[in-house]
Amino acid sequence: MDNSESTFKKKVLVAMSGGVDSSVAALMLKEAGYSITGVTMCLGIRQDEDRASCCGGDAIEDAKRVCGQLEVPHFVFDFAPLMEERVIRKFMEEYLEGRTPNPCIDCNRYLKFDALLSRARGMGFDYLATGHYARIEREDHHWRLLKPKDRNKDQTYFLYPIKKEDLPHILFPLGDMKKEDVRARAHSAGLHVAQKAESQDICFVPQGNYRRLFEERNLTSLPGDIVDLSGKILGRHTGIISYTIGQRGGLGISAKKPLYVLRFDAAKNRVIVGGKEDLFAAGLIAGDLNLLADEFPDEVEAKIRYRKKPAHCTVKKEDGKLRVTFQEAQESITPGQAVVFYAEDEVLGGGVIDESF
RNA sequence: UGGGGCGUCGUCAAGCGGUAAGACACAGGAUUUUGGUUCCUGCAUUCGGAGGUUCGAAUCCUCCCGCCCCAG
Repeated sequence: MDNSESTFKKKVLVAMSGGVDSSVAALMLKEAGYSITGVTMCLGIRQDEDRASCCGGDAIEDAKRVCGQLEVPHFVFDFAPLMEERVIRKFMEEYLEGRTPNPCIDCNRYLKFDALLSRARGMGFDYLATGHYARIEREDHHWRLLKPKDRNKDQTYFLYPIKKEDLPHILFPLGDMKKEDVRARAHSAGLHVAQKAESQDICFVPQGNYRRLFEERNLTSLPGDIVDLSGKILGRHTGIISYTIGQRGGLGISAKKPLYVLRFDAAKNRVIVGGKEDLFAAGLIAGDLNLLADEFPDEVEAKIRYRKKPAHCTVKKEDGKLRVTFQEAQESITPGQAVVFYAEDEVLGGGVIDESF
């Protein structure tokens, strides 16, 4: 991190979830001499015990306590209506259309790096900081979003929706740290969140069962047939929302080889299944783009899901969309999920997968 | 009711006298700031039922029950 005096007294709003990462992010900035203020977004989510949450109720208490230890102010912003509108509702609409949403990306896109960021700017803060593992670097007048030092925790896949013009106003203090360093740092600073578990599962879904959300809102997904590629009926599904492409479990069909969800036939309310070999596709079309780089090299790398090695591909622009062709066929390309482009460490941008081909 | 065949885990299926493989499904766990994938573990004291032969049977014999096929 830049430790020069130019950072002195710069005002930073730190988005704090109550977890180790954002707590240490705040700690690092404080020690670097920034004037920091913590903020936790209240997302209107019920808190279940034993659930590590990125945004729930006692998350606020944990964040407040850390801010107390750091002797910095802490605010809570009510983002519940926005969360409901832009993340949760979209999440359900996507599933009902046979797509697989990525709510964590939408949370970054609409809440953290849009609403929260502009609010921070409006309040006179120079920067918004989060505990994400990613780096932002300046090169002349060009700002780049980069993979973090800890490749194992690389979260850039979730960050591609950040607008290019916002990069100069965002700080990722953990970009050069390893996860174990972060925990050690939290421990030595006496932060009570040092041993807190990694967040997992969708924060607004109780007990990992997102189907309950649909029930609570009286949204139904009708049962239908499960068929193979030839159209032969193999079984019944409980509603299209319970499946995603590449899914193996939950089909309840006994066959010679394991069966995977290949795609959906929305018109017939069918789930089409086949062998693992049928899961591979040569490319995809992506829309809803956010490009961070002005130019794409001829050949780039793309990630079609979190925690997967980027794959070599070529990208062509086609009326507002990108046509991505992979060097090697990719498994389980899933509409609704993000595709994020890289050139070495740099995030070039990304989009939402419309279809595979 | 003349002849033939078959009944082993939820499903498919090895075993053919020596003390129940495997696959799929399912369950639990690990991994993970989405979903899924993947990995690990578990999963028939029992072989349609009842007797009998044998040191010992799912495997041999008898009867019964239930399916399937070919003849009428």
